[in-house]
Amino acid sequence: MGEMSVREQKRTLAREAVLDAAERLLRADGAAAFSMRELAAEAGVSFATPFNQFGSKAAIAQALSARRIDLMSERFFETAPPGDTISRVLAAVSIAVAVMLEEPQINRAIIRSLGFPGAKPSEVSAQSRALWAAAFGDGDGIDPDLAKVAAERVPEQLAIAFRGCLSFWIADEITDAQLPEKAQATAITVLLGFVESNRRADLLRW
Amino acid sequence: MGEMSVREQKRTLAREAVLDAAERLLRADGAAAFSMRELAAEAGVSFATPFNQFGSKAAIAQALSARRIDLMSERFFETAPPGDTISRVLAAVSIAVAVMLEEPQINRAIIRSLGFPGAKPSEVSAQSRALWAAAFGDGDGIDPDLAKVAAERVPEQLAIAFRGCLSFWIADEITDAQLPEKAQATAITVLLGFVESNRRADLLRW
DNA sequence: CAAATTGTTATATCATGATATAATTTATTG
DNA sequence: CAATAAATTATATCATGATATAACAATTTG
Repeated sequence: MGEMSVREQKRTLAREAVLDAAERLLRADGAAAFSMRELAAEAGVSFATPFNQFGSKAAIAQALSARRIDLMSERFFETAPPGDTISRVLAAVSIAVAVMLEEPQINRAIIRSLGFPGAKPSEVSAQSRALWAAAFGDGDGIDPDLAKVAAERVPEQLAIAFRGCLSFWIADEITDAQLPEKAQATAITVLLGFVESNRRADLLRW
Repeated sequence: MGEMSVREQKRTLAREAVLDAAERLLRADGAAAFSMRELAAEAGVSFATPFNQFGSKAAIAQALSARRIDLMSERFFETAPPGDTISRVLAAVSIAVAVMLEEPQINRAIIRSLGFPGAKPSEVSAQSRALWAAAFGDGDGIDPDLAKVAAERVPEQLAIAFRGCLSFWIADEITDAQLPEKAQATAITVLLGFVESNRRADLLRW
């Protein structure tokens, strides 16, 4: 990781500077949008440079999205939520939702860009699955008979369910106020099928 | 329904003609995209007309998306899948996936547009929930203790889960070949938490 | 240090989505 | 049928994303 030439270091810094400028612009006007001309000016580079660095506007938005998922993961591991799988997953949901709602308009714009072609699809997806796999952990609280199936399926199902919520959220079909409950409800629905039978009633009471 | 002035009828026909032209163009080139200038030419109207009729390119794409969900519902009610809630839901998943995969490139483009602002958010969402509610039906096969909760939650959870799958699909993180199994797996995950206990083993074997 | 590679700037160009305006055609209403 | 209302056309304009090219600056390599 430390093996970077001066050129690579500068390139990395320049890319970070562009992303920082993009976030500043997204924050600035209420529209949560920026033009590439504004971006170049804000970053103090030529109009062509962001294209050279990222290839497209969509790729820039995807890089911003990767930053957001990084933030979720960081917070999850910092918090190191106590308890079993259920509480860890619900904690991860809270963290993920909180990150999204800290700057709703900006994050809507960022998540929206995920559906777009132009960049490598794998990175963001893997990043996100890793978070849910960490929340699942060793699966304590899961029905022992289903331990294997659950470990295989639950992290991916959580990723899909959360993405579904975000998808409705960016379409304004779920409001900011509704997102916490909706996201929690989908996570609980996923867990409900795999949890120890004596925990099911608890889950439904949530 | 029959109370339409000539003007309204013509307007409706013109809108349909524009949407047909859009589908034709999406089918035509491999890119699954169209410019508003192409669209106007293909529909045989002026460049400004589609804007007057729909307001924006995104609104046109959303109208196309509404057509697709209509198609899913039509096929579901035509098929009138026999059996209990489980088999109806799995049938609805098959139908929905089949519709999407009949013209994957086009439908990816159409679904992509759903995340966008500019039109009424409610219509597509309600349309989609109605399909899943129909598939849930009276909830036969659902654990009687959970009947009420299930009727409240399952249709919405199915809608969210399916949307999550589509969201990964349009981002090329789920391939066409994987979509059927992934969509089925998410639906099964949702059902697993609410189904009669003697059906759970069956569900997991799927 | 000199040569080669690479990134950036400056600039010009293109296709496009969106909007505005006046003129024309079409439908409704009395 | 005439007058009014409304949608469509034709046209011009603007901001924007994207691309290409030549000139310039910096880093790397030998």
